[in-house]
Amino acid sequence: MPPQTVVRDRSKKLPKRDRTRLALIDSTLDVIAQKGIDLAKISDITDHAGLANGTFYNHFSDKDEIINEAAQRVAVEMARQIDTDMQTVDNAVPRMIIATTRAIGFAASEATWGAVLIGALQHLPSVRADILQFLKADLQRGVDQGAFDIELDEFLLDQIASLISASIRAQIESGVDPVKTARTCENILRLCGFPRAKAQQAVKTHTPR
Amino acid sequence: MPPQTVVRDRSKKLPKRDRTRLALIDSTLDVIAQKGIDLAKISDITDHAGLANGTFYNHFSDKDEIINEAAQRVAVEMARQIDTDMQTVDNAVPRMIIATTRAIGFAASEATWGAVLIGALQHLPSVRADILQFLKADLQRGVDQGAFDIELDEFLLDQIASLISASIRAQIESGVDPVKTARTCENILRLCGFPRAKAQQAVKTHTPR
DNA sequence: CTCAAAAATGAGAGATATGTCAAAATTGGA
DNA sequence: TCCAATTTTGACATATCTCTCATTTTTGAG
Repeated sequence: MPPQTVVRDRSKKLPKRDRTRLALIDSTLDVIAQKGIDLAKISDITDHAGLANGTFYNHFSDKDEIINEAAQRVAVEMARQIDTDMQTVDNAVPRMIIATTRAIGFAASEATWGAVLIGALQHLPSVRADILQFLKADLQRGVDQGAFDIELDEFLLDQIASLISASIRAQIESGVDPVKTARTCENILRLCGFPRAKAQQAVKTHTPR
Repeated sequence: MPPQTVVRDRSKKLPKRDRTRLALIDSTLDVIAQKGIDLAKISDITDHAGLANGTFYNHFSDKDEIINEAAQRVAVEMARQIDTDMQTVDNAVPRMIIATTRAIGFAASEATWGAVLIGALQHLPSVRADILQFLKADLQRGVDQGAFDIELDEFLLDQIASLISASIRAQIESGVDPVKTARTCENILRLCGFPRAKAQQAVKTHTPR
């Protein structure tokens, strides 16, 4: 099994239309990883996919449409993987640590995914909302369980999301580093009201693998 | 005195060359505030300044050059204003709170400046380094004074800077809000090892005005 | 295998941006 | 005021990208 299987799974023989559509989305992810969302051109996407320029318009009406779909797929796949890891975890503290560790690991391990997620968090409000909804749910769980003493609003979500984004960015640039991921988890717990030592202890205890 | 005087001060009669150069930089700040760094076109800058397209090239070789200069000027002016406020403050804790409050206030009060600073922190490494150097100095002071129990490295700077950026972004979007600024300061102090209550107390005590 | 339907192709029209330059306009020191 | 030097101007050559569409190629069900 190859390490990345977000959209690239072509095992079942799909109709031509779907195969081409997925090839374009794959290509979009690669191009965004190379040049960033803003500089990605439609011709880059078709060239990299080995398709003609006009083919793009048989499947998408413009760049926004394909980028939204590509980002959405990555976000959904990430959420699915993380959810699987946490099915049996009820406590909000390990949930936050596992989810954060997995999300950073997911995004930083493949530049393709990290660039898209970072870009989506910044530029695609609908995808951003989809991602933050999971974060919000676990924070709410923490409040309900009495573990987090916080004012759970959009601003806190923004602040926590910015820590995660910065961590992903740093690890895309300088290479994956579990220490940075652990520090990010600690920082998030501190924003949730944990004192220094307790945050450190929780991360040490609950970090997966 | 108008509220904004970063580059717009034309009180002294300068040589024509300098006046035009500054007009272009002013215009650049406005255009970036309106369209963002990526979408800002050279023709937008000259149009908004009421100058001909060709004039741009008498003063700058390309967009990168003028954007770097514009961002650098905003950053320097912000640093100057903040430094003035803190000349007599020796303790690192109030310095951090004052600097953060002033920086967010500066950036969020004028969309023109905030957009440029956010863009620079993301896209212009040299300007980013100039800005973070001040942050680093005050953190180091806190370490030396025994106030901050931290590992002062690039990653911590990244994390703190991301909190400030997110706060500016939120306040540009939803309007200036001193509560958000105070919460940002508290969050930064928490990353510096302060427990919840102590951070809250410090911000309440030291927030200027 | 056949063939009608579906999909891909790529040349080109249109839009937009960058950078150049000879000519026109302005500046400011004497 | 005068005028040489400086600066501005804006049309244009060049480049790049988006989106269209008549034509060619491929697909896959029967």
